[in-house]
Amino acid sequence: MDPLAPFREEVESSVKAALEEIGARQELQMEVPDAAIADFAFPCFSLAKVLRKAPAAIAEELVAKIKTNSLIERVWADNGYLNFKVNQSELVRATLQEVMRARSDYGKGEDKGTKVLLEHTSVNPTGPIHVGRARNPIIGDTLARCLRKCGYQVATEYLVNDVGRQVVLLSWGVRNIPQEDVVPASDRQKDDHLLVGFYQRANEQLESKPEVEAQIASLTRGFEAGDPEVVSMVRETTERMLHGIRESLSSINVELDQYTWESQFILNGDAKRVVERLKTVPECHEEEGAFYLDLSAFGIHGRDTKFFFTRSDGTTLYTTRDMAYHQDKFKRADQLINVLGEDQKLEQQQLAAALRILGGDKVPECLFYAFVSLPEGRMSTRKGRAVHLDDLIDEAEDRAYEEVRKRRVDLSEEKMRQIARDIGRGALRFNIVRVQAEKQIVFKWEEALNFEGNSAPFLQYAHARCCSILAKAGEFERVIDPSLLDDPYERKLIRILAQYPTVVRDCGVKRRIHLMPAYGQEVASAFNQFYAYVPVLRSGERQAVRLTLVESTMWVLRGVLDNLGIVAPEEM
RNA sequence: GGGCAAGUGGCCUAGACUGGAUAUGGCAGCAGCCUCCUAAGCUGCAGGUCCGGGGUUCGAAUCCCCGCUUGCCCGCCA
Repeated sequence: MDPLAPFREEVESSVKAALEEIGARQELQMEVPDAAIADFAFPCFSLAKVLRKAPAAIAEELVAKIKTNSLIERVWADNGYLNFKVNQSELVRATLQEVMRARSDYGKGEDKGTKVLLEHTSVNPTGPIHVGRARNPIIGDTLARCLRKCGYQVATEYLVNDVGRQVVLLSWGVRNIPQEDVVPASDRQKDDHLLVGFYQRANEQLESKPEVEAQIASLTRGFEAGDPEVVSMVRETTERMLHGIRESLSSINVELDQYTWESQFILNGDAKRVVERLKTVPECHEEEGAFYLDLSAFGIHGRDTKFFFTRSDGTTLYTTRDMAYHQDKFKRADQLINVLGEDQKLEQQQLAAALRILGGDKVPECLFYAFVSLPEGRMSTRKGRAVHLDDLIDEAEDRAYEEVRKRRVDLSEEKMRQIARDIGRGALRFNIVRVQAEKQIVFKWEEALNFEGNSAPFLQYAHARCCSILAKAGEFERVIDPSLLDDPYERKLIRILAQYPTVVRDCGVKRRIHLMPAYGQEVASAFNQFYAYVPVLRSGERQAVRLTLVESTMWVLRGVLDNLGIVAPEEM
């Protein structure tokens, strides 16, 4: 339950009644202004035209007509706004009661009864995940967590691209290039780091040796024809690579529910069936044996209107398999969301048009992110120019470890390592997700590994402070007495805690996950101020209510961190 | 050449969907705060042509148009 709901409803119904009284028919558009101004506000500007009066005059007129119950403390007109201040005691009571009742479920939305299939990451298994692509699993996993918190049934899925020239090339390299000719990505004993060197060397040979080109072409044909030997060779290499990638994902707390292999859609005939159906539609045309759809009627213009779905030799293309995959996904869920790099925008537009042509009434919703680049340019696995996610994680943990060691000489080595892991990895995830996905990011170590201010450790630290106070207090009686929680720092903190369910809803419904870290920062900041000025332990008759507030804050911080896939350490 | 995004103090960033009350935070800088619950913290100071130019409006960071800059895409690759 949302503790703000009764207040919001009271404000809305009173405004509605007042509007009817002055004869204005108007869509209710409430705002939540800056805390210093009011709790809720109704702007009267759009009424000005209809009523032919100044907004300020309308606001004054409305104030006189407003009737509210005890949930509202004050109503006043200011600057063309009708402002509302809610009853602070009631807000304190409603908020703390709800947090203490729901605890880790505070903010959780009602079960929506909607199955969402969220595809994310799906990076090509040709090398270790680099930072350029690292936004994908982090955004995807965070969105999945937020949607679940909202009440959606979410399944996450990774499409493994085990079809096509690049995986064939990789597999060929692993079989044919001697180990000593290859430079691994690092000295890590991880399959993705060990194998990527073969891929890079194979790419070089492809350019320098014509006979390699012929071998690859032959293997590719063998794969498409279902030659068991080739298929199993590619499968084996891809599985090893994927194993390494999954280890990396796991280390940033990302676990996907399902891995679907692209080759499945060739082997089970789905891709072929898509081709056959597409060949019968009016948009279908042929050019030298290859078939394509003319998408000029679908808002796609210029040279991009030809959307090929077969080669002239009749074999399928990635996009054809992707269509089969999406049809399959729609059988399994009510709603599809894809988290994709911005290079996929046109492809997805074409895919959506093709799905419509095939008679589908639903298309996937896409969340695009811009790539993280290096100051010297775009990262590339093939060229070996990349910062690997694994290296970034290690560096984050090392730096966090230095910080822990400086501060906590009392802890065991093992404990320090554990805390450094939680902080380093958390800092990484937070820094990716705090920025809107569509903004381009130039990678800088100092920024990626910020432990202060607007960062995961800031939230984690506030959480640890809560835990520390609660641990020192021991058992206590949960007391909610608004008259004993009258300090401005307490009131400010509670007001922010009350907004958590609203934030959860906005994150999920609007798919704006960067609201979550921003909100967490607000909570932690308000708590730190409270911490600095309001003593909790040894505060006499106020100790119990303050401990209740501290515990409530802890639940909210823990919830926020959990939504972000970040561990909430009890000490640091 | 065409298309899709983004441009907010030295740096990073919120707000833009739904125009409205002093543009949100952080980093870096300067000045303070640990006999008291962890200073990964708190307080204060300083720092802004919201890329530029037009337009719509009583009112524009927000909407429209024209530019500029940056990223991405425009393959019978995946």
